[in-house]
Amino acid sequence: MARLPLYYRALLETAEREVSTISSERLAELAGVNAAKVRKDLSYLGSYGTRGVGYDVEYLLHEISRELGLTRDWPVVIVGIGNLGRALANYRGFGARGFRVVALVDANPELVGHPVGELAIEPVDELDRIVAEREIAIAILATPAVAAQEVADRVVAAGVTSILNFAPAVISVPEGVSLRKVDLAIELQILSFYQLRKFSAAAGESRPAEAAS
Amino acid sequence: MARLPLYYRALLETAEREVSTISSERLAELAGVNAAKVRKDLSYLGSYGTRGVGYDVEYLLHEISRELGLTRDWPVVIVGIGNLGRALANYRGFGARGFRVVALVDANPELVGHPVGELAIEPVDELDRIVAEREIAIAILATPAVAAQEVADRVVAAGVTSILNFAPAVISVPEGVSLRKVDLAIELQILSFYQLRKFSAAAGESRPAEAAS
DNA sequence: CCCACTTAGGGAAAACGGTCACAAGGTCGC
DNA sequence: GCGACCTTGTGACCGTTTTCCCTAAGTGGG
Repeated sequence: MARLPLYYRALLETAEREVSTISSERLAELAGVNAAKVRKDLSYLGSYGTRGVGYDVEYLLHEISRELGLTRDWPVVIVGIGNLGRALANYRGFGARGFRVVALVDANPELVGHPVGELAIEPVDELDRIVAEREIAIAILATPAVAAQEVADRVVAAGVTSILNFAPAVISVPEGVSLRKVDLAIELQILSFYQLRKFSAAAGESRPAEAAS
Repeated sequence: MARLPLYYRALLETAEREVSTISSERLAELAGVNAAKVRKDLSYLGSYGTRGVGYDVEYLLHEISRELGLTRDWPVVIVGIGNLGRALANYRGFGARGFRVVALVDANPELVGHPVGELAIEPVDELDRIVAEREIAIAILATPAVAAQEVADRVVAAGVTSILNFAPAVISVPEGVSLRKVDLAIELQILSFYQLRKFSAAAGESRPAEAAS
């Protein structure tokens, strides 16, 4: 379930405040969702809360981190070290949750060898070897759109079974490989869409584009 | 509809290949969705395809860009110029679609005045004035989690009605303000979740964590 | 001009996700 | 030990989204 990480973060914050028990209602508030949904999600985990009391924060944290695989160490490769790739490489949020960036790869020969944080950029030719040797199961793609499919094919062939795609392109992967995509431009376009509708609603117009101008 | 930007991009690529007409099936393939869904979405737009032929690429592009508000110029402010904020500021993908980054704001006094691309970083104290004067309706938040809610409150008070939140925190906004969030760590955790289930399925185990180790 | 073929449109059913409401279980004060 | 109170777990409902499938409309070849 895609909401588990949200609960996880909320629970982490709660644990820091040394609160030992939490109700589904409070947790729902922290995660920004409905209380019934929280209970449904957690019950699906088989996880046990105590009626009349709530959930034990520590225990629930442990259960969720186990379910999410956060107890394990996941080596990650980032392919495409442009603006975004570099930012991702430097992003501290990953390491804390068991995601360890162990390789940075780029197709540009001029970038190879260049250090980013504690790693040096490696050539894309060696992608197969890198993935295999370091037992990488998760790849982050931050390449240009045109290169995304080819890189995806290569990392999958080398053994990667989960891909997080930041390239603005639809890529296809074989059955059994997980794929998630984050597209910055699309997010903004969705906001723009609603923004426009706000204007048209306010102006009482039926033609949004007109209303917005 | 959140799929419109996907169609838009697919149509752009198609237009570049100088194809003048496209079937719902082909478009569905390019966008990675179901053909019936494409037709439903487009018919909801009131947009006209021609039976037996397909959709006129140019016309459809025009209709969608109008619907998405891409014909308009949207000034955008980025708040929080850390790794991610800087990458977003340099990201070329925005400008092309009518999103123009017109201000970079950070709370760190040492960063103020520092140039990033063609803009200089401005102090967070002036956020209200900046948003009002430049008629900014869309804000991108790339601050640390603890600052996110406060910044959100401020930009909303100043007149922003759409927020794209990259900070790993749940923030709440008043009715009428659109909010979308992108959380990198959460995306990875979701992948990790499925990754774990793959292992457990392969091993025929019922306890995923055990199977993965 | 007609017929075979292609493709959008849209009604109907199915699947999904979310919410509600309530019963069951547990705590705490007295 | 009992009753008032709280909170989980879950079955039923409801709205939305997705998918299926058939009809209508248009094209092109003979």
